[in-house]
Amino acid sequence: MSFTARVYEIVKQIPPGKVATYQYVAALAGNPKVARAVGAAMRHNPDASSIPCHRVVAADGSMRGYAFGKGTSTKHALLAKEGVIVQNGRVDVVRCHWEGFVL
DNA sequence: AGATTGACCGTGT
DNA sequence: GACACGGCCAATC
Repeated sequence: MSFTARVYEIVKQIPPGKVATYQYVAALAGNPKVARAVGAAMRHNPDASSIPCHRVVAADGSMRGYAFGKGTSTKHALLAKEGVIVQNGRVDVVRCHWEGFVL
């Protein structure tokens, strides 16, 4: 089980209306410092149908990029549609941050 | 196997 | 508040 594989599995567990930071996903994957690797994995997203990479945002809730649609714009729209509170181009991390497998 | 890059993060100016 | 720099680790060339 490679690191990216774990990342995918974790991201797939993110429920609608919630978001997780790259750092958080990386932490669940095993290393909190490999947030960049998480982003790289999302970029080469092998299963866009199953992996909601749009629910993964930066630590401050801002969006860095998106490999589909119009980029961050599509990501923004998707998040807003899912019920995530998005304001000023940033998601409300305080309210919509996914707490992980434990609630 | 070695070097470079990156959908990052934190701190300093 | 915006911009610059460093570090960290995995992925890619």
